[in-house]
Amino acid sequence: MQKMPLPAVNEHIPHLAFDSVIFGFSGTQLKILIMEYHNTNIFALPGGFVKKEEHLNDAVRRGLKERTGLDNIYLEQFYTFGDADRQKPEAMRSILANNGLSPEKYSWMLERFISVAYYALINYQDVVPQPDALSDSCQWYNIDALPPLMMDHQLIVEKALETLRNNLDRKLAKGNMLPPKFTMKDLQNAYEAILGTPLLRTTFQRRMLSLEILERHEKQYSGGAHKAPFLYSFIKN
Amino acid sequence: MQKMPLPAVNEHIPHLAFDSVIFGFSGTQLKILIMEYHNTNIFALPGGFVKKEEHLNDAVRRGLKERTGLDNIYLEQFYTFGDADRQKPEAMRSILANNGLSPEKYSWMLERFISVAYYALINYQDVVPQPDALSDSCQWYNIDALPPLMMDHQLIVEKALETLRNNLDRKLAKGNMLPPKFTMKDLQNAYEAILGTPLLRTTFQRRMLSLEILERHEKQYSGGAHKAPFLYSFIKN
DNA sequence: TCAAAAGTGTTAACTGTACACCCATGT
DNA sequence: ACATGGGTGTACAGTTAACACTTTTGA
Repeated sequence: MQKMPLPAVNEHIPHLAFDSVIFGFSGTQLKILIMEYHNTNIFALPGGFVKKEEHLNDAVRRGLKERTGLDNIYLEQFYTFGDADRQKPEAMRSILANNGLSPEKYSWMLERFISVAYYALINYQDVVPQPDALSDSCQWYNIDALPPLMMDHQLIVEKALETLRNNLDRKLAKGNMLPPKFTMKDLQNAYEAILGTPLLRTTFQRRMLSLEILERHEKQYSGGAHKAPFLYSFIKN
Repeated sequence: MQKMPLPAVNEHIPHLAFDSVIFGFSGTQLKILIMEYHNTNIFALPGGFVKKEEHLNDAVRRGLKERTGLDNIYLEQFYTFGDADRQKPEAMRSILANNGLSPEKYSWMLERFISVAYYALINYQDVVPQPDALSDSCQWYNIDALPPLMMDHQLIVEKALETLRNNLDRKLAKGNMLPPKFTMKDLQNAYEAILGTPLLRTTFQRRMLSLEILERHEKQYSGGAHKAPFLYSFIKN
């Protein structure tokens, strides 16, 4: 697997970064992708920088592709974090040191950054996380069992989750968190994992159908000793 | 009235700006503050730049204070506009030329900017708009009769309005768009101006009271030949 | 025929809408 | 007393919640 080269100085807009909260769903658990830097025990959201003449949204799409191999993802910007003291220069210095990179040459990475945050909804099954040049792991973590994250990344995750919970109906339909066809039970599991509360099965079913965003397909015979559930897909428009 | 000096080079983070959509309410009309640059017929949202070590939110508060004289305003970030082609370098060049400023010295203002957009809700009555060094007017315009705006500022206004319309109940209560005490009619006028639709008086009243965000005060005797309305204020928490 | 899980019917509670009605006020 | 605008009562419709019931499936 090819590792991404570290970007050169001056290629990017200084002091501007993006971070992405990439949500996946394992069947019962809501998860996000977290990177660990080489030999540092420092965990962070996958992020990146914006090239001088690159559209911001394109930069994020590019970054996401580099880390997950996935293209054509539902991405939504939700907040820009701009506190002057969100940086932890010591942490970044140790990341550079542990990667044999001189702090002089990469001093721009130690400076203050304003970060535009995005969230993505992707299918957990499809992703083979690819660590980049700086990191030695890029892994799924349960949303309620995250490692300690660097800087204000914990806050970013919380705000992403809060945003996701609002108008979940529209958002889940646009993303790719579920496979193309899924049962009503799958959908309910996703809702429950995201909202963090149990829902009534019958009420849930009727509410989903009343939204008129689901298309009903053939039944799925699971081999289980019970009525086979219908498969559904989102009506894309 | 003191005009603001033009900021020096290198004081600010390059390629990063903010724009603010400042909403005011005149009694029946929703308005926003628009600046016109000297001798250019170019209209823009009031905006500014972020200093190297300044918190983003502070930068916006500072910019707003410079232009409206108002402090302690309800400000909310709603989107970051990052298309690479949102700039119109020709327009900025002509602004500089018409102000006797050399494009060489201020070339950083011609470059690509990513802009973090905020909206504010303020009391129209309280504001004496103060044009800054670059502009010769800073005026209220009805939301449905804006002059043609530079760059993507029209889009920014539309997105601000869309954001404001969502969860208006919470937002109006936090802002200062209405005076400290107001009648139910005032409140309804504000809602109608923002949402752009007429509302039923009786239904509106009951809905507002059920939100439990209003405190009822003494009645207001207007001199009109009719029952005096109660005054209300928002319960701040 | 039984247990498990899916799907549907039914009713009661709640919420929102529309409109009627009553109340206070200055002329 | 009456016209004007503010406040409340009420009835109806639409939506949601809770639970009972039926259906399908494999053992």
